[in-house]
Amino acid sequence: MPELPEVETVRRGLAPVMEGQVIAQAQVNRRDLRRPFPPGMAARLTGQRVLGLRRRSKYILADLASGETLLIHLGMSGRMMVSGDPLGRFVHDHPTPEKHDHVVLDMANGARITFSDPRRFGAMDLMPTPNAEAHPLLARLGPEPLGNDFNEPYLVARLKGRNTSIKSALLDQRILAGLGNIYVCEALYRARISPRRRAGNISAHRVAALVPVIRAVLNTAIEAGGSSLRDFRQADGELGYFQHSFDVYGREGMACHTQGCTGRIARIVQSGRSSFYCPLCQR
DNA sequence: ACCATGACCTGTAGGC
DNA sequence: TGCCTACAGGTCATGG
Repeated sequence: MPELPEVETVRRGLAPVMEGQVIAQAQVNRRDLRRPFPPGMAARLTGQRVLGLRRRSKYILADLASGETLLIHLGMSGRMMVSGDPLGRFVHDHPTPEKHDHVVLDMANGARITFSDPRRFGAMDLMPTPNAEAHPLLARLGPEPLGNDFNEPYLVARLKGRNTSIKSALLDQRILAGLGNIYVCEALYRARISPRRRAGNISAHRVAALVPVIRAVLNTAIEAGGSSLRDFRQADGELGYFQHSFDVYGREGMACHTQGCTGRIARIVQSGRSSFYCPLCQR
């Protein structure tokens, strides 16, 4: 499910009910997802004050007063749902627990955060806060697309000599951390670059032009509350609405949005994932 | 080092 | 209704 804009949307939804608040009770309903939960996770969360919620790539990091940081990844189908907020921002009563509700955090302020993930590709882990960036899941991530370390010279240098497609290269989290299938497709459309092009075979000025395009797509999607296709909900249960702004993703066979272009959006499979693009105006 | 592929899971939609 | 296949926002281990 969630790429950077969706994860950032969830983080922003959780912040008002979690930051500065105490986890009165943590309930962990199974010992693992794809990877095991850390030993004693419920006990290590219970009673802890949440100092702040950060995001790194598609990971949410909750810094705890104990000196540990809770790492959360939503995988493909993960959700963090808030219910029962006493301030009334979140209208829902606590929902009936469901089959795939794996972790429930009851905050001292009355809010409940339920982590559900049917496919179980998500993850949670705990590590000492000072070593958070060294966590195996974070250590090899590339720069944040919205940060200063991601810039034109960097991307040109990283793609130079690469024989793989630009689509695969932009999905590689070691090059750039946070894009997924939707936003790579959308960014390549806006940059008029075919997803089939070899990454190392695109002129430097076209690669450089991708940098502001990627930033713009992500920022616009964050402002829209992310994209809701099947599973994604904001933490308050609302839908994101960036899916209405897609130019190519999921639009196979439909007309290209570019003025004067008569093309229809095509779908091809690259490294096992669907790529959507206009064969006429993306080169 | 690089690159492609399968594996990990469940749910849903569509064809017959 | 039921069975089968394809497909889904992500990552990781494994091979060539």
